[in-house]
Amino acid sequence: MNGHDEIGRSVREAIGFSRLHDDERRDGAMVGIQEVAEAAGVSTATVSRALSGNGHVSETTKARVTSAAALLGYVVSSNASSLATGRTRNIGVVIPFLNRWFFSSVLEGAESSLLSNGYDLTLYNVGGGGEERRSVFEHFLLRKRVDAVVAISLELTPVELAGLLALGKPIVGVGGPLVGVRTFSIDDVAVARLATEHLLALGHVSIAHIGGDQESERDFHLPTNRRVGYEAALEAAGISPDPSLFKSADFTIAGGYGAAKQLFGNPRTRPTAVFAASDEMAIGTILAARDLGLRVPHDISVVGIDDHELSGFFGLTTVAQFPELQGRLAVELLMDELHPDRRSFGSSNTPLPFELIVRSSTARPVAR
Amino acid sequence: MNGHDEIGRSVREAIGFSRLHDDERRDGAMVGIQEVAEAAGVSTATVSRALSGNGHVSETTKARVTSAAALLGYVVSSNASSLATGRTRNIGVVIPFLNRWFFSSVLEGAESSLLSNGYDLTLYNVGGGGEERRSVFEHFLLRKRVDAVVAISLELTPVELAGLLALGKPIVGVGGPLVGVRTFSIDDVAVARLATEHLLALGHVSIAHIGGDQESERDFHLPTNRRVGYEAALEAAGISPDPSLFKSADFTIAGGYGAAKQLFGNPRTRPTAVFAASDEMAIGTILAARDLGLRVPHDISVVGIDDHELSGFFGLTTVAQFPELQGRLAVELLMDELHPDRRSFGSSNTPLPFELIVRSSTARPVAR
DNA sequence: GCTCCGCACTGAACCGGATCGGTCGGGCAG
DNA sequence: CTGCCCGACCGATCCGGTTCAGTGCGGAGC
Repeated sequence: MNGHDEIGRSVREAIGFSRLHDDERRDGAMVGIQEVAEAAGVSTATVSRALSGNGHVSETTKARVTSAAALLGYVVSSNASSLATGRTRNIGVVIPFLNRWFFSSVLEGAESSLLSNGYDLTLYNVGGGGEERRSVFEHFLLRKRVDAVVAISLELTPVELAGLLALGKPIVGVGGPLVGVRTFSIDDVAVARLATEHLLALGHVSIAHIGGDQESERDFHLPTNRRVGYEAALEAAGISPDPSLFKSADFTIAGGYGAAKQLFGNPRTRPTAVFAASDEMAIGTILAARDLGLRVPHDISVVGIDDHELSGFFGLTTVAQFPELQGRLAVELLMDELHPDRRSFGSSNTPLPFELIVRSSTARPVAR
Repeated sequence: MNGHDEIGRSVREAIGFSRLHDDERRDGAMVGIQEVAEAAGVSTATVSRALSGNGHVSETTKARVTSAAALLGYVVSSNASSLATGRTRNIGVVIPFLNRWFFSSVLEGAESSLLSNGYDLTLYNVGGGGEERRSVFEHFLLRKRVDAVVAISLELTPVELAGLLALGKPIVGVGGPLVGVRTFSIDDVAVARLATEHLLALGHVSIAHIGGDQESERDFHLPTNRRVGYEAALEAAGISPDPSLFKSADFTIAGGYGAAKQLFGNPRTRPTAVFAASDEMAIGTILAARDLGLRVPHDISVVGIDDHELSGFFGLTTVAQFPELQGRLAVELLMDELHPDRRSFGSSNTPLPFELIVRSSTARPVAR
């Protein structure tokens, strides 16, 4: 009871004068541009220009309009506005997973950047099965509700891509190979080479690789690219890659753990270092090593890719990529495309950064 | 070049006849309800009713309209539709974190449920600072763009709540205590009691608790509630809670690790079991125990709450809550509220389920 | 003193559907 | 055969802004 009264009072204070008469829930009497125009003594056209900033309005009039709008608690109807202008100030983000570190981080970067640009973000998660996915591409994205689309680590079928392109709206991809679409992606080959070279420089010769499996290959080719970089580094060092030192897993800790146990099982062939294609698999590798009584980095050096939030905790040496930044850049690019006038900064062609972060999971191999 | 041609062909195939003339990018000639009406030889009113399913239209006419629409590639403008009806088929989700397991899982459940109901989901992440948060509440949510709002584990200030309520739109909360709003939340007290009772039943007497810190307390009171449940269980068993057996942490693995090390440091006072308020903290506890040479569950039993995706891997006994389900139920409730006619099923008042999942991190204590 | 110019503002035509009141025509009972 | 009723369909007005073609007015230039 008491709590309810408190809320009631706060409501009234927060809503202000205009709503005081709003007792009988007649919110049908929504305040529109008309009312504001009357209150300010101008036409609706002037109100529109005053509030949107397009066209010329004198300072004094603008002030009158602004205060009238504030007093009445006026908020433009984004629907009416979109209908009239053809722009929605809303962009669609299509993403295959929500609960994986990389994806949620990209999403976070994109969301925050959109927010500061005054845009809304409509989320389409196409992780679950083909039905959901079809539904998104055939119905949702076509509703003329978004000004642009960001596709995160998604390989689109020709039909899906065609539907998107037919919208005539900007599309930008992050981390996936989208033919015909501007895509942000780190140079997976270079990243993998860097990670491998770090191990080589420490003196390792027997370096295993835990990469992605078929499943993850389907949607983004990074597993292959990372393996290419790994092998390129080895070959550049005069080491020919040993196929038995490659294991595939599913990018999770558990997957990395399982793969690492296979690698470590035979003491005769056990590598002195492991390069895992993701930090989660690298952490699984560290845990597997511990469970087998191997010390990291004394017996086994481990390096990953990502700079996952857990990596610091596990002391994992890794090549950081910066997913929030990737999301942010994708949005910047879209903004440039949607507002050609205010080109923010020619960031569109800077390659995505990555950085080796050395922690305590890598060291020189001990002589056997 | 080759790739480009392939795409081009696919585009044409996917778009169908009507777009073949669309070479010169004149997508301004967007096909509207008018064109469909003419093509089908009926009025726009009939097209509207035929496609939306409201009102009576003969089967033959409906078929003609449908095929004409398909041929022309007609898609309703959701903006125009929203403007005319006042409904947007879009709901806003406000969430404090994207990259934490619980939150992304709730979001995933909500998204998938909304999708299958034909609704869009607009995402508002208010994790970053007060400025972002204010921006969301003062500008974005008020744009009349959403039919309803889902607030996930968010404690709203009176002003924020007032603003939301003033919209006159349904609001539902998940996992947070929102006065004046229908909220889904597991019974944290009961969950914590269950976890503690499991340890008691195994014979543990010295049971520590790692709970939330002030920081997390601010936004959702579960830390306190879980501690209450823990203490209630102890007292019911005739054990008076020992304040030195309580440590607070930040709900992460690293936080749990640090807190656990404190608990385990003194061998004289070391507990035989730990109840952590989240699985991540419980996993941190397991790792801390390992690092101190303690065996789980031989020396230390550990139980958490969540059934986090990593819990199976670590063999963690836990009380599962089902965040996707929570997201899904929140959406069902909203749907019931938005479409009073088709009450799906009276699920609105069923308490949220939770379930003890016993794995290998708990066992009887060894006699000292 | 008059024309010309440009600024500040207005009226009205859209944007693309939803829907209400109403017309039309055919089937059926009387 | 006539009148009535009901279902199928149509015209028109509306939703709430945006924007374009003006209108009026004061000041500068000649």
